[in-house]
Amino acid sequence: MVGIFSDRNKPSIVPELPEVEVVCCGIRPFLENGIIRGAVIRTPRLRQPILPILPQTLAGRTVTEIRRRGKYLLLRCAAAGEREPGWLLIHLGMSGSLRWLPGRSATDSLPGRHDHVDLEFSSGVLRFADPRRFGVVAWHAGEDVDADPLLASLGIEPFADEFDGHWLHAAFATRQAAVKPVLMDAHTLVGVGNIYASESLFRAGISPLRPARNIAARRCDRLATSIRETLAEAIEAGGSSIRDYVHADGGAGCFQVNCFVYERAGQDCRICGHAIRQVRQAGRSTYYCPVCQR
DNA sequence: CGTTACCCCTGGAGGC
DNA sequence: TGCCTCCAGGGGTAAC
Repeated sequence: MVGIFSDRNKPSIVPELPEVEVVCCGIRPFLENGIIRGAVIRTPRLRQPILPILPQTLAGRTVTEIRRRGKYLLLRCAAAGEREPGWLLIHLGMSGSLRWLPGRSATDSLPGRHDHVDLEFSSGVLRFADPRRFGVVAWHAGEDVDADPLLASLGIEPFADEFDGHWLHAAFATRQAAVKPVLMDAHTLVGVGNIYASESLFRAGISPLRPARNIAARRCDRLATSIRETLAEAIEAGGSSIRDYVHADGGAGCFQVNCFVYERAGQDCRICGHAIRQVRQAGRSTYYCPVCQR
């Protein structure tokens, strides 16, 4: 079995952009140009209901493209018969995972309690599991998937050419809220969740409590760089863990094994030794070093 | 319009 | 041991 996340446990890290990117690359070799024979929906309601029409909608289509937008995985499903092309949208929520089960039928591997969706190909089955059911599996009819209501209002990709310190500085200009919840706002910038928001701010030396509009241009440059570096390192680490997993069949490790601040409340800052603080912002835990971050 | 509280859900941890 | 409570969080929505 080839797992994207270890099959017997949930990912220890909530899927953010790096995790989704790695899953995207991980499933591409198995799915690209594959023909969907059928689909099995066991849990009709995740974050939103999966339409019961989905199996019939998908059967017979060919997966021609697999890409990521924010934390959504997008599978382009070519037209079959009279029907127009469409896209399958998958969001892993905070506990979702995808596994590739080589073999001819989903019934070859009995589904567990949290295995909600199977996509059956001639060479194997793509299985979606999500214990906490914050995930999404949805269908977008037609070619223009970026116009889908789930995607239309998403913000800029952190690896887009236009994303840099200048872009951040301009986006922050109207935001008087603390920078950390602004960073996590997917309508502004996608892919940066609770873990990488705290880590990026630490690396940039910026306090998560500082109002976004009060961050000088030079520090926005540093923040944009930190965001990209943090995400890129996690993608690289994730890619490594997937390769190890495929070869060794061990558990896929967490991508951020050496967080500077996340979940390190009370522990010594790795740079200055001061105790890491934990506070609550917009209902989420924030971790930071009061000495290194200003 | 910007910002925040709340809700969805389950499993794991800690208290008693 | 077992039960209860709390906590984790992406993102949509309602409320302020």
